[in-house]
Parts: sequence; structure tokens; C-alpha cells
Amino acid sequence: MIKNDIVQVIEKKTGFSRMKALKMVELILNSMKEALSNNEKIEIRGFASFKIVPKKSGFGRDIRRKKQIRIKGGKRVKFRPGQDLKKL
Amino acid sequence: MIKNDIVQVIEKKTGFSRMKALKMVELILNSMKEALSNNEKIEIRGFASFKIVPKKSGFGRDIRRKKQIRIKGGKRVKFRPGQDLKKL
DNA sequence: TTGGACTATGTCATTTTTGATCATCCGCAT
DNA sequence: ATGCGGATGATCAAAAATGACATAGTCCAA
Repeated sequence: MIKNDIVQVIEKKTGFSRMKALKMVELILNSMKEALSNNEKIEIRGFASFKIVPKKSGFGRDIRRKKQIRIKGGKRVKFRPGQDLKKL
Repeated sequence: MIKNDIVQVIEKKTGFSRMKALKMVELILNSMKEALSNNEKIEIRGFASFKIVPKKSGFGRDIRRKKQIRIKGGKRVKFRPGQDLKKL
């Protein structure tokens, strides 16, 4: 499923034009991205929760050169599936 | 951020009633849940991708009894943040 | 429709998650 | 506004993800 598939669902279920449906999807995704950008957690019961956690990883590996690589800290988005997504 | 926060964004940006805005959010989340239920992966460029992967974990732990617990296989939803969510 | 931009894949060592359970906290439907 | 059902945190050991990079594959804006 890609973004356009979701847009089509909106079109069918609401009768909106493709552009209007696309706008709906973008609005929702953008508001979620913005919340995460502000280090805010998101919790949607029955779907999932997302939250920002500090990144501590220290090493990785460059396969080609077969040597370790230093990984800088930062932030990560932690995802946790909600109940509905656990019953799969 | 909770579901209602997203609904409010839709209300403001579109002028929809709360109920209509809520319906939009539900429609989108449900279509995503349904896709995952069908073992379908979801890929939204710039946001994130979700896909179903087999659960292989074999052990867990019961704190109270302090002993290992066998964990049965199943499915998991793997989440990968898109580019926009990595620039946080 | 097309190509530019973004994602998947494969690799290794270290970091992080997983999973059951209970109590506490909180989303959100009524 | 309330309460019910769902989510979080803590715990430990084993299992899986992370991260850089190049290539192949694909999403999606114009």
C-alpha cells in the first residue's frame, strides 16, 4: 500500500476529488510529523504510539572496507503497535 | 499528541465539523490497519514504512517468578521512519 | 508518464527490543 | 465529565535492530 492507495480509499468513501482526498492524507501525516519534530509523543489507541528517544548507538560497520564506523548520537522515533496491530 | 489533536488540525484547516474530521482520521488509520492485516506493507515516502515480519523471538521473562518463558511465533509490524522523520 | 528522489538489501558489533504480568496512567467513546 | 479498556514501566536474557554505503528497485510530484 502506498500513499495513493489511501487517497483512493478516501475518494471512494467520501466522494472527494483526488486532490481533496490527497490533502486530507497530507494534513494528517504532516501534523504527525510536526508533533514528532517537536519531540512530542503520539498515542493513538488501537493503532500505535510513537515517541522520540535518544540515540545511543556507538558503532556500526562499513561492509566494503570491513571496518567499524562511529555512529553519532541523536534522536530516534520509537514505534509501538497498538492492540489492533498486535492481533494480526 | 492524541487522536483528538489531529482531528482539531483537520477542523481548523478544512472547516469540517468535529465528526467529519474524526471520520477522516479514522478512515485513514483504518485503511492502514487493514492493509497490515492483509500482510501488506505500507510505504509512504517522506513519512515512514511499515511491514509485516515473522516473529522469531523465542524467550521472554516472567519477573514475578523470575524464570524464562517460551514465546510463541507470530507476526510483528516493523516500522521504519522515512527521511523526514530521520532529520529530527 | 517519467525521472529524480527516496527506500530495500546485505554485512558486523554493539545497542535496543522483545515478551509475560501487574499496577498505574491515560486515551477516547459514551 | 466519567469510566472502561487500552497503554506504559519494570524486569532479564535471547533475539533483532541500528548505522554507513552502493546498487537495484520503486514511490510520486510535475
